Amino acid sequence: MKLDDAAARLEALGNPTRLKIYRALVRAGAEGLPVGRLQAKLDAAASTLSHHLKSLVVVGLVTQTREGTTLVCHANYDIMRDLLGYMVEECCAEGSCAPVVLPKVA
Amino acid sequence: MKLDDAAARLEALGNPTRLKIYRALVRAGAEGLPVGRLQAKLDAAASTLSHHLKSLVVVGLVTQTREGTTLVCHANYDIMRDLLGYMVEECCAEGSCAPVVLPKVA
DNA sequence: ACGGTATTTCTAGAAAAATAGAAATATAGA
DNA sequence: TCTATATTTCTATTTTTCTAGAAATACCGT
Repeated sequence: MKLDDAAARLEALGNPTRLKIYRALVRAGAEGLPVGRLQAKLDAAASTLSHHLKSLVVVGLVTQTREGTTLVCHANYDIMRDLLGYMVEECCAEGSCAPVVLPKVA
Repeated sequence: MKLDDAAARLEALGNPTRLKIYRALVRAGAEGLPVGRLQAKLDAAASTLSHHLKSLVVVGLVTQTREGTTLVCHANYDIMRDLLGYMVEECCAEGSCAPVVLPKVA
């Protein structure tokens, strides 16, 4: 991942509303969440939410699949993994950020 | 770490100039880098750089120590580790982002 | 084709960020 | 104290982001 891409993705996540969106999508798991559900959950205007979602989609962190009249959103783990990988590689001294190695929760 | 803090830190890193600053500080290691060196390296106006540095200092990602007339900047690994930890915990499905476990470079 | 639900795009205003020149501050040394 | 160097703060301008209402579009069922 190039620095500019990483910065764009970090910026996309660097807004409370968008970070909440992303977190909600991760928690929703593989089935994802319809835009409408997100809207209810976050209590934002539809147009505002759509705007934020677009930011996340543009940088690849979120994907959308249409199911009839509803748009279902999914967290894109591949991009997130690459982003975290970038941060660990480029922005950590060896060992200093290693504790990230703790995702062995399950 | 609270969501708002994580978002603020991600936003701080979510700008190409600031991400370059942070990366340069990581690469500089324990001795850090004076503001002037950063300025030369990034080729930005002094006031602009100072402004960006402040953003990073405010969210705790960078610390500064004065050495005579020069201000030396350091990456704060603790905050970065916590931030990465937050992202792995809150924004990853178990396993999906695990490959972050690769920092065993050295 | 029509009606309804879901979502986006358009539009616009307010707030915040980025940029950088000029002036101010801090520190060290003569 | 005066000078020089390093850096920040002040100020202003331009650009971008955030917000959300209103209108438009997409899709489905009848």
